[in-house]
Amino acid sequence: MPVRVPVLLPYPFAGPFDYLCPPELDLQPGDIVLVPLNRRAELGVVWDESGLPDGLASASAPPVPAHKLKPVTARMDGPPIPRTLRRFVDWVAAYTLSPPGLVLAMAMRAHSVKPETVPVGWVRSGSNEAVARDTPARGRVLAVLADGRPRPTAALAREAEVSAGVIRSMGALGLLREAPIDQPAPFALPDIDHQAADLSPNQASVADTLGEMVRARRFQPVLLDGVTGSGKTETYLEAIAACIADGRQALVLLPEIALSSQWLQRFARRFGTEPAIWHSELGSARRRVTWRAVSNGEAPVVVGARSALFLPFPDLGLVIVDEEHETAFKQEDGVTYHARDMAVVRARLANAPAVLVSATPSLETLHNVEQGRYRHLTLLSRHGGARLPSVSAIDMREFPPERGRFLSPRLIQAAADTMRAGEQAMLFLNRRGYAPLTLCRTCGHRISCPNCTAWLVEHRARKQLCCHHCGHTEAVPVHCPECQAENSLTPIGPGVERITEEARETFPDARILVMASDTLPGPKSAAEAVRRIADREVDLVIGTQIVAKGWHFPGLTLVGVVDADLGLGGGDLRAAERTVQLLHQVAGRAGRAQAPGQVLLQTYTPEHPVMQALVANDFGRFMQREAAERRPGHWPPYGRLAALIVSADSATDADHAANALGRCAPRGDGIEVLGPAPAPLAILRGRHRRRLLLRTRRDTAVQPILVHWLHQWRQTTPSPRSVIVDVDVDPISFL
DNA sequence: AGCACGCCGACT
DNA sequence: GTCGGCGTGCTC
Repeated sequence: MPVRVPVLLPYPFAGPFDYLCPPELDLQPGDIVLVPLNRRAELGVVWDESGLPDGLASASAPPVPAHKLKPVTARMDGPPIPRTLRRFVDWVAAYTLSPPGLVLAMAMRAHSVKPETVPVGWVRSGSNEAVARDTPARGRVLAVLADGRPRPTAALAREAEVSAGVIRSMGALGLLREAPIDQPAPFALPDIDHQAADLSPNQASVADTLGEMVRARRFQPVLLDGVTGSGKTETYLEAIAACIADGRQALVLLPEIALSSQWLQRFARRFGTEPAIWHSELGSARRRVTWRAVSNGEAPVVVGARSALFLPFPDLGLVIVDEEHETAFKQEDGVTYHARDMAVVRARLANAPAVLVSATPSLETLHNVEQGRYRHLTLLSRHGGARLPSVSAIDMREFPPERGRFLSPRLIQAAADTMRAGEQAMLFLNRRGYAPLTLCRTCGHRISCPNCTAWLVEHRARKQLCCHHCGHTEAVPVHCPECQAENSLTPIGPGVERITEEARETFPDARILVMASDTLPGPKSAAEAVRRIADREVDLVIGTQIVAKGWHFPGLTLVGVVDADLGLGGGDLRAAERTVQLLHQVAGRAGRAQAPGQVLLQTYTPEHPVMQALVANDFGRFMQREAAERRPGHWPPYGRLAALIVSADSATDADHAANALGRCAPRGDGIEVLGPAPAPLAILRGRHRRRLLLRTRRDTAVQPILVHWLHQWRQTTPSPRSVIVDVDVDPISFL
């Protein structure tokens, strides 16, 4: 009876494929293997039973007939994929309704079929000393190698002052042999005593608690909150120190690792070395080295973007999610998962604490605290004597800007005063480009994207109109595309470019720096911009949401929010919550050192609870209000949501499929289906989109319902070719 | 995801 | 008469 071994391949198949295990291989679950697939060679991982509850486990297909089985080609060198990562892959696949192979692919991105090239060098083979010394050249080679350290051919030739040919011939004669060159460990062990933390009593007590949780080696989710500047990072660095001292690995997730130069500096200041870094823009060589180091346990601390969750930690002892409220943790393409929630699962599977960190925790996390599922640790005050900035609203109805302008006289005055006092000011507007809409004054035509239901955004510096959804660009037209009127197209509304133009005219002497994702394309340029601000080479910073990241700008004392109402429209479930979080984060950039900070919110609705919460700095009451609005309708976190997005080449195909899905929608106590309805982005990249939303009570799992629903739909509806149904469990975006 | 097989337009 | 377009189907 030949032995079958299940191998999970990094492709969107329903489950693992069976292969024959050659007896000499003795394969174990987790082994990385080379297997034949459709006359190609592919890497896969020997899999095992998922152990998931029936509701989540994928339906097992009938076994493939024995004559189709092919044998495993080889086992790759290196440590196996740890069991905790295998179970995590299964869990994420089941939760998100994704093929497990696609989830595995995220864990295998660093791998290629060709084996790792181990650098080799020459050493003395020990035999025939006498023969070897017969020429001076050979003698010099042996003398150089007397210390036993292997050297590559080129280096050895240079050191011994011989040609490479001499070395090759000595190799052929057996006077030298090749030996692997020991690579230094790519990541130094952080020195937990490098610079002892200077913590307040409150911080020290929280750090002690976190340290105890790490040493307990038990799963325990915990919310660590505290106002911006209260020293949350310094505090959790002590938990990392405890984890390193305990000999286990720590993982820190940041929402945008590419924008975290200052975080890395703080880490280096505390531990004397930089941690391993993981994000999607990492080069392939670096990526391979890091993956291998994590796998070998040689990377004690990894800081990364959400994909770092899928690294093969053999001994994960701590997971930290900084800025846990950030929506950047939700991956929207490919496997749709929320890294904050999956981080908690990862920690549970590793028997490790999970620390969620935020000044403005999400309602989901606050609810988990309230229910007793998460512990709660709070830092009470700003560290080092800095006071919280004072926040006030500018009622734009009362103090409107000049015609065609966007800055209120009050904000202009405050910025001028700030800069005159030698301090720095910041203007925040979460919108790239010059103007979000181009309108024809003659016929009222609005220039929109040919592929999407969206307006084109003018980028004046690039002389282009751009779609921020599909990347379509076109030159700014001279004539209206609709009525051909000349010089009739007008930009409507501001983006950061337009605010910059206005600021240059208003403050002609100010040194202005613009921070937006398109003006700071990479981590290096972002780090340089941050350095220039910190070094006071800039008077006025104008930026989109990247200025909201956890930067520390000691000279910044004024933050002006150009359009505080932006983001409140659109009927998004979390619009208000997100706006409070974002604006609170932006506000936190002001007054982080001794000088007090001031924050001005330009708004047409100063009475709105969002503005009231920011002005009163009463985040808790605002969240209670949010909770009260969501609870009765079983909206998250008091219920569960899953979105089905139906897309097709034509509107009729999309409608037919969506209507058919609507007809076989699940029914039952506490189950509700909303839609189908055209998605807000009804056309995206040329595809017509419809949405259905499944809402259940919190005690009802959505996955079995979704699996059954999609199964029913496929059974009853002959699916047109172009139709795709994407599932988004726990949706964040409602576009 | 790849990579084949499979039927309809412009070329040596 | 072929080369090749990408539609659909399979991979243990």
